[in-house]
Amino acid sequence: MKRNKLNIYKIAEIAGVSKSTVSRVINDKAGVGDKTRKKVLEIIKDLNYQPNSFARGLANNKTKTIGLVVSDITDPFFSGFIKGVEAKAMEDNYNIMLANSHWVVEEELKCVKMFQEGRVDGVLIISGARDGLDVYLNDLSAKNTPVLLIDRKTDNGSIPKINVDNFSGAYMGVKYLLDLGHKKVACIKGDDVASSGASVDRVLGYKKALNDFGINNEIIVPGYFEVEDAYKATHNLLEEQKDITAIFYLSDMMAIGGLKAIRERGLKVPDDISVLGCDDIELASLINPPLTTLRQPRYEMGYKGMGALISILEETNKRINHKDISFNMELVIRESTKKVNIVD
Amino acid sequence: MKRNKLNIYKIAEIAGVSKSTVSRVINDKAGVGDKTRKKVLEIIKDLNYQPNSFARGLANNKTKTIGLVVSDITDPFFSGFIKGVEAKAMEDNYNIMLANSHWVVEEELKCVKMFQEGRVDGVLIISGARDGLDVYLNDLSAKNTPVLLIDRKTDNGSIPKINVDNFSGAYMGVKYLLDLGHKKVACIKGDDVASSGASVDRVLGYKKALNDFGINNEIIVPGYFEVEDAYKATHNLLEEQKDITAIFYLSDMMAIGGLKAIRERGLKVPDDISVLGCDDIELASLINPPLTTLRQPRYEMGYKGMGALISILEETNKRINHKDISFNMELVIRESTKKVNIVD
DNA sequence: TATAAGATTGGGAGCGCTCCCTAAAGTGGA
DNA sequence: TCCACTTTAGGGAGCGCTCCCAATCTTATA
Repeated sequence: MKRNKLNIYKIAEIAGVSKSTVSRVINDKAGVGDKTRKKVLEIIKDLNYQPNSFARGLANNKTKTIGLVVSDITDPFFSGFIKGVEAKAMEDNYNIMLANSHWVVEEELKCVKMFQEGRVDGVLIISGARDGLDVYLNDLSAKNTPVLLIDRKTDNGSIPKINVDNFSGAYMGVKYLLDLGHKKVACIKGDDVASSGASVDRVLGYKKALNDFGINNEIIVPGYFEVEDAYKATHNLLEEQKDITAIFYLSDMMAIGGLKAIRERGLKVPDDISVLGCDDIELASLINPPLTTLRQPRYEMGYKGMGALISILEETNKRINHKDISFNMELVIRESTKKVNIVD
Repeated sequence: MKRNKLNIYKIAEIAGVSKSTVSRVINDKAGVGDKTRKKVLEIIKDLNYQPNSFARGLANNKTKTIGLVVSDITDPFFSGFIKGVEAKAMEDNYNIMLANSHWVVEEELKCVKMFQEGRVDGVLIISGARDGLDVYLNDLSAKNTPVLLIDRKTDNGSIPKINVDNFSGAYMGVKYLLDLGHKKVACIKGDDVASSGASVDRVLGYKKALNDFGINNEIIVPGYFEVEDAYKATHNLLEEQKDITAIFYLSDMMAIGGLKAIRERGLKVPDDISVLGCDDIELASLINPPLTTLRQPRYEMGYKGMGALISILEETNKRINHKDISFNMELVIRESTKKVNIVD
């Protein structure tokens, strides 16, 4: 029956059983005799039959795919997360639907809408909008599309989150700089309204470290997490304050921009000035000089995040409370930092 | 009728019309009165109704999603393509299903299988396997899942492809080096079995340029498109042949590895040695020194590729022959190359 | 005013699958 | 051998949508 297409009926017909039996076999359910199961399995394999996921999705309202929203896929900072997410997805046979939000909330919303129409089981959002107001997240999670946030904050406590301890990380990094003898340490911060809150927390860590060392000379300049802005900020900063001996960039990409400016001013890293980055993107170790930085375990965070989302999706009792997970940063010492020169 | 879920029946009920009419409105089809259409549209908007894409997919066998297979999402080389693909997809309301093949054919196949089960309308493959044998592509395209290849070759002439003219690009780059007066130019090639054929074609361009300049001293060493391999290769090369004045790396990432080795040997770029990269990844302009390289218009290629795939998917007569598209490389001159020192 | 042509609308069937309920077949103990 | 119970299998309904065809309502034309 049913034309000549390869569907469950066709398999059933060939195997001489009913579609129900085939369905049971496909879904590995009990209630099928061994011989029958084996025969059906064989036919499925021979014909290279793939059940139609739309019909499946329609029938049981599950899709085995999750939506992944990322601010900028081109940014090496993100790809680390994605790789982790992707690995876990592959492992558990989930598909990933990808969308780019270009850092703006409206686009984020658009992506999410698209996903809902595309019926994903859940949504994973990594970092995200620069410009606040993500109230739509509440709607989303209320509408029982499970959401999980990586590297992002919200007020909504019921949305599970995976974050890194930015405060402690920054503290550790700046303390390291101060231990090296630096007295005048500048901080090129990111974007205070960024939804991850990373910039704010790291700045806090920076301040705490200075404070603990009895230094009250805070030099904080915005770099907006952009190479270009950090480049300019560095030029300005060094123009105005010649005695800075170390700069803490709140992202490696910004540090790369800063390095360029420092170079252009005829200064040497780390001899004249020490540079500390943040994130440990692949490139950090490849540039000249290799960057000392605070590693953020992005692959692990992505992997764990996807795992957590899957477990939420697959558990029957969705009411279980998922604890947020926090990772620690790790100081990776390379060649862009050294003991301060004993001058005066 | 039909429980309380928000579906086409519900909308129809509220609007006091039939589901058929609602369907027509949703799909923007003719045959609906203006008042009716307006009323339905309003209700849809008020209730924030999203048609279920599975039901749609089931009913008309279209999904508005494409599968994207990429070798390594973490590699900055790929993200440029992806961004272009993504932009075009968003524009035309297509979803992207992402998968990582980690350079191996088996994983590629696995991704594609997953996609088929996930019922994508078509598949876009960017570059891909290092290890030949992609006969499965024939099956795929025979099974009328349209496939489009970016930066990749196959024997199957019926699969549309988007490529860059690697031969001419490399020729142009090496000619530029030779015009600068370099006589001993080495080439760190990629991977000859890579499915893109990029390495092979670029090497050909390199050879042709040398030949045209009457130089028969070809120095070709494999770097396998890996930072680490290129790093080692460069060390070996410079150890053995001290008089090399320029090196052409067949990828920017390899050039970055090479730069590190050159630095470690106490050589200066571009004073002692000129370095030419290939691809023009974002980082090329940010490193020290900014890299002279051959730009590959990845964003455009991705965008065009997605566009071509969509047009294949949406045209009724799938038999139309799609011509392959070829892009040109562009020489981007920065600071890693200069005129050869007049020594002897 | 009648009537054909056209614009609207409604309803049924079907897309391929899962779930539920019932029927048939098999199993074992008295 | 019979009955109660378990295992295995089949069929119908439904998931939410689109497509096709027939029914109804308009409108224009003679």
